[in-house]
Amino acid sequence: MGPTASGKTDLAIALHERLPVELVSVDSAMVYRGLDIGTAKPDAEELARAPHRLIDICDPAEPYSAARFREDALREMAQISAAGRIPLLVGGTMLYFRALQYGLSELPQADSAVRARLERELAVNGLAALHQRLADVDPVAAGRIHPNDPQRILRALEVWEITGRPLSELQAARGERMPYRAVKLVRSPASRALLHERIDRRFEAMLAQGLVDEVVELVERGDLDPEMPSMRSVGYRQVWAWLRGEYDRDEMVRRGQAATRQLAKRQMTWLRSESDCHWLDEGDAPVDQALAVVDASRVGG
RNA sequence: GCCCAGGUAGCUCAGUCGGUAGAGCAGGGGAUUGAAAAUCCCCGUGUCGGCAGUUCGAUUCUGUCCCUGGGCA
Repeated sequence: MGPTASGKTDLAIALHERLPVELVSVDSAMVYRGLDIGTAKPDAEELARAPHRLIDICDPAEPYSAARFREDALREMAQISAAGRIPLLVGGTMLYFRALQYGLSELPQADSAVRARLERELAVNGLAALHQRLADVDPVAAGRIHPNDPQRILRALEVWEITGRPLSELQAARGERMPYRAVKLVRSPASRALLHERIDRRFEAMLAQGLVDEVVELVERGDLDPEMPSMRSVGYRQVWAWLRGEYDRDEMVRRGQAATRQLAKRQMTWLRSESDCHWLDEGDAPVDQALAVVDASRVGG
């Protein structure tokens, strides 16, 4: 685990060469086909050397989800284990790590028709009215969800409309934990300043590698929308807005870099609250550090 | 060289009819259950360009100097 631009992919590939592991990506953006440069997806050569599962498994027009991830990851992990190998999960989507480890409550999946109706209601009546409606049917959830948080208010109402039961009640029954023991390694930067520097440089490098062409190609498909989860990804969103003329190129670069820094910050918040992690120092030998941790946590010799 | 307009938070700017100042962005902290690279919450002391003058009190008025942009020579 680790924030964006911390060197997770390189470390995972190196570990693949030293341990009997198979890689499973834990990344909500790398799942999308055609989002390559902007997601810092490993390239063809790296993938040939160290195959990553759960990359390129979803069309950008389709929403992926934490629940799908959990299901997909457990399936891949079972396959890997059955083959006598060890799953090595690598990525920075911390909600997915949580969902995988601790499970998800039994909730209905997103329903685009219900969502569209709620969106319309939001446009007509405003967010306060929706939050009030939630307070009427599910005061517990309404108390937990901030009145300014449209995504969660809509989701809670969606669950209510589909099941007729309050979200908070369904969530009270926690999901199942995963049937594996985890050795958690965190690859983190030595300092925030250093991470920021690396992020800024990497965004420029992505542009030099053709990020804009990649976005143009996606836009030219004609069936994608800026509101889709895939197109809201860091970088893609800013480049598309620039292509639409919302701001100039310098501004696009600044915003893309800032969005990446903010993503890294949120990832760090998750990581700090993750229990039982082995934090690898940003040293010259992350592989050796990782191997030492793995060695020390081996069960029964 | 002269004339204008500016110099206030890391950036872009607002403001104080004289009582030491606040927005957006950036940044920091946090939340996070089928959109999560998402969505949302909280956090604002900075020689108000320098020096001098007027004043009980100047970032605010006056003078002067410095810097930036534009115009005229």
